[in-house]
Amino acid sequence: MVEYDERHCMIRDVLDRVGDKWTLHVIFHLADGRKRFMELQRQIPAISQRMLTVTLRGLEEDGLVERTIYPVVPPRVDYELTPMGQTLLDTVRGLMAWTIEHLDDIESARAAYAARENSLKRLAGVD
Amino acid sequence: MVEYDERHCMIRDVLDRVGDKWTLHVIFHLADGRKRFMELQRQIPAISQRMLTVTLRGLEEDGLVERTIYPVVPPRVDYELTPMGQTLLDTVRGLMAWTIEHLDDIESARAAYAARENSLKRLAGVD
DNA sequence: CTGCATCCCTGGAGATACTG
DNA sequence: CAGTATCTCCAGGGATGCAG
Repeated sequence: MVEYDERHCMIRDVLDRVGDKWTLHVIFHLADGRKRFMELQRQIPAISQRMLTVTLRGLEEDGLVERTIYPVVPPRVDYELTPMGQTLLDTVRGLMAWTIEHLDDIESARAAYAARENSLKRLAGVD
Repeated sequence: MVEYDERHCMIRDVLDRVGDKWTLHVIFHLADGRKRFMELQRQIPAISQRMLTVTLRGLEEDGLVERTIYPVVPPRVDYELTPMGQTLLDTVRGLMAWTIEHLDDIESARAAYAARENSLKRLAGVD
């Protein structure tokens, strides 16, 4: 059994990897198989070349993605999920399912919160 | 069924909530029941007063945490997970399980990566 | 005790230009 | 095509002080 606070450090470790801006995008786009750099960039239009590189390096470093370099010209590099990357994908799908299921609830909670805030502000303003 | 790119936006939405520095700490510490502000701050030593407030507000706004104010002096405020917050906790436990299960793999992958990097650097240096 | 406002600083990330 | 280097900008978050 692992200690309480230690567990939190660990989950932060993974969140630092998975919770950044682009990692999940890349992982989801690698879900349907090996792709090369340009393909990924085309399929994630908002990502910059730099951030795609950085993100892929991070995933490679953690053993979640494997990088294959073909010694050809022009250069060609393929990326694909490792088995461990696959298991992460499966796990994250749980989070995705939760998201889809509760998106409306969250939205209405936010609306309700904003409404409450506004009525409080109005009271203060009249005062 | 939801569209592909739309799904990614949604999961980013939740990750923006869940993936920040403190949210999961707070959620996990609220797992064992309703607590007041000071209790949480004591149990998460590294968090600042400001960030605890900010984090709790965010969770409240999304309907994941409920805030109860007692009109007493000195002030007393309790926080507890809503039912939706509970379901999120359950889901995140999956991610935590994955983390625990693969922590060693990740660590050795990082070590292997660093080793490869170093040998490359050495080659370049000798060159 | 709880919470807000202010200042400040660092790291994440975009834009751009250059290399093999 | 794939990757690196540099500059820059801004939001996240820490420290501190004040208020109800």
